[in-house]
Amino acid sequence: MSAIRNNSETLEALPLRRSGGRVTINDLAAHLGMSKSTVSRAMNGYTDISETTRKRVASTAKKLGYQPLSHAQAIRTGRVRALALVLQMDEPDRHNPFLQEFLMGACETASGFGWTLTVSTALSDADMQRVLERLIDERKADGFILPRTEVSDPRVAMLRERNVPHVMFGRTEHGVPPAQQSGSWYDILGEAAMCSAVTRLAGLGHQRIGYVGSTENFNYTHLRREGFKAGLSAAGLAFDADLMCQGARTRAEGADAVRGLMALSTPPTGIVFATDMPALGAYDALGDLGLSVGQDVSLIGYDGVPEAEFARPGLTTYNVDTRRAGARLAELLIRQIRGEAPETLREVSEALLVERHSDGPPALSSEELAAKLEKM
Amino acid sequence: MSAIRNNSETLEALPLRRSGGRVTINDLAAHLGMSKSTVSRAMNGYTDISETTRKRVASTAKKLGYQPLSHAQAIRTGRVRALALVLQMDEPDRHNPFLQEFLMGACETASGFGWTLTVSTALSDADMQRVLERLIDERKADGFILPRTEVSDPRVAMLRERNVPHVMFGRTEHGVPPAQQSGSWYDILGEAAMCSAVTRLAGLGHQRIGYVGSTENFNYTHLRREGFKAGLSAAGLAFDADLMCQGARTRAEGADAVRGLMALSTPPTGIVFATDMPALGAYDALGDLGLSVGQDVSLIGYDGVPEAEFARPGLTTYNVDTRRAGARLAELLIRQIRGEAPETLREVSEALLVERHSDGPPALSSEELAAKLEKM
DNA sequence: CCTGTTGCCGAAACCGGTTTCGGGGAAAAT
DNA sequence: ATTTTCCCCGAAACCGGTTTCGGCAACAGG
Repeated sequence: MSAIRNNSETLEALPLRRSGGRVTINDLAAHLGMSKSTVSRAMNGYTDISETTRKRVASTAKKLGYQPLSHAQAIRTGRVRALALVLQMDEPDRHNPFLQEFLMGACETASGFGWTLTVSTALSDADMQRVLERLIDERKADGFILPRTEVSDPRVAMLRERNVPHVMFGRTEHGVPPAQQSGSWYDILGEAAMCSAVTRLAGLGHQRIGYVGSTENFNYTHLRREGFKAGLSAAGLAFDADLMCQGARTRAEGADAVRGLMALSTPPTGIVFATDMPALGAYDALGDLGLSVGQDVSLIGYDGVPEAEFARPGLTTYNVDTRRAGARLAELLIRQIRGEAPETLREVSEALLVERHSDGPPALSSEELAAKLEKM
Repeated sequence: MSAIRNNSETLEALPLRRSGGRVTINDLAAHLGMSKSTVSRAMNGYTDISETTRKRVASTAKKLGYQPLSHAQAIRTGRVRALALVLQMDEPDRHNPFLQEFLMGACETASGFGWTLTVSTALSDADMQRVLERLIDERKADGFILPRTEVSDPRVAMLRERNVPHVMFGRTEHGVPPAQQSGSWYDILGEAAMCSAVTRLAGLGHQRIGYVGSTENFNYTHLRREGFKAGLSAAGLAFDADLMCQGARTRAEGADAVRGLMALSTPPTGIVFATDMPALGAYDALGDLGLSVGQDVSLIGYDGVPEAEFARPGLTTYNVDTRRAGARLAELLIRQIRGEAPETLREVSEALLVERHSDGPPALSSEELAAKLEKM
């Protein structure tokens, strides 16, 4: 009996019916001298397989290089071992410098689990829904990674309703306590960064600190604004609605916002930005006004875009580890697909301060700054 | 007979055995009152199906929203209707601003054909081969899009040997006449842009024009350098090896190269760059030397990175339509997978000049420039 | 010694498609 | 009228897996 086993295992000349050079489960079963159902169950952890045969199957599978085809499995199981990422392309960020790192992180961990990543793109909200539906209907993926969450996110609503696994990069439903929410997410604590930025400026001696936020639809906009306010409280500074700008995503919008702030009778000597691009726009506006970044006006950004390093002076900002985000999201999603409860799959991380030279002690008080601006 | 047909077609209460809500080929066949083999052949253009039944099948399929599952087809046909893109992540461009647009183009046309795109990442050349092998072995894609081709590209060699369809973004095997090559590609005529850049500078009055090229491994490096030389000939300017720099990909490397050029006894008054990032580095170097971009020294880049627009003065450069590249490559690949010969699937396109203010008539002659540099 | 469990595995059905093969019926040829 | 041919289509095998079901041993209990 055991002789036969050994014989069949070492026999090289078995006529492996080859399917394009691949070893199939039939080949493996024939080679082992057992039925393919046993092989299948052995590989999938069924309890009615003895430990010894399980090991034999595993080792022989490895030796022959057998790996089941995910799409052959999918026809029965309905699962294709693939994650999907659908990118929405709107104008303000047609160029996303972080995409490559994000993909890297997601792909690496996905392929570590034996999964793959399929990406798709959408042009609008409506298109996004269509693309998601199509991917679901055609079973192209077992779950979705949703970047850039909105406060009230139609993608999340649809996927939740259809009961399709998904993870979000960023929280959602701002205002609802997390305990009452139902999704899983990975997010960076932008609010903590905003708070830290304010206390940093206050520590440098700034008394009037401005804020340039993003558009209201995104969830992070609200969190970061609150983080900014929390920073004011922590620093013992008064809140002034005049110092708050909203809805700036591009360089040009950032420049406009800063021009508005500088036109105040008591302009801010330091400005915190919810994102980097508007902060880079501030360089343009301040340059036009004859003000120096880091001296007359201090700037602190958030994101860590590559341009921040090369601006002059370099922009002090909070770097986001996008690669890690992709990696964590992929793992959370796979675990969710494997059955873990979404509510238990939530993770946050902190952005990392990168000190450069766009911030420093205020050279002038707010009143002196106003006077200087008056003269020009 | 026809009454039965009509009856069965309009009958709503047929117990469609549902597979997760999807309409399967069995449902469709039952609904039509014919066998599933007929339905299958009708949908796949077999000639032994009458035109009338083909139309009935097609229209009913559309009405019921039937679409075959690609992975169910794949188990028999071996094709999954998916394209693969494997990104190599090396340091110099961890941030690729064009990736999003490229993906957009590829995804859009792929999904227009009913295909999808799976992306993967590799950390090194060796890793790249492993990733490709895995995707091939596990039948995750029917063909590959290879970005950033090298002169002697190991990916191409492997895929060609294994007879796997692939298209290249960029040509390869520099020096071998296209007629003797065997792959398919889409490429931008960077050499034409380089040539145009030189004649443009010459037209503005520049006599000594420098060149900053990229690393030798890439195929485009050689083409663009030759394009530059062709431009010199066309403008009737002499070739001077001292004015040629190589191997610059980053901002810092570009700055170094320009510092070298400016240290020449007769420095160039205009410089052409194979890529934008080194050109942006030139701003730093020239700034440090007290020279003004666009006056003392003219610069022309290539790529159209977003930073080019925001540099001061704006960088004159050649924009590449990356989205179109992705779109064309996806189509070429699908056609190749469907059987068209690779040699017939080649396309080129031209980069588009974007005139900004980094170039102009030389304020000083080369000698005067050298004198000015001497004094500092 | 007989009966119930229990552990372990093979046979067969199944998933949703594709493809081969053979045959029925109508039109064309004899 | 019979035979041949051609046009269509259905039955069944097949692709590479998973899952259900039933049964054979070995072992425990009576």
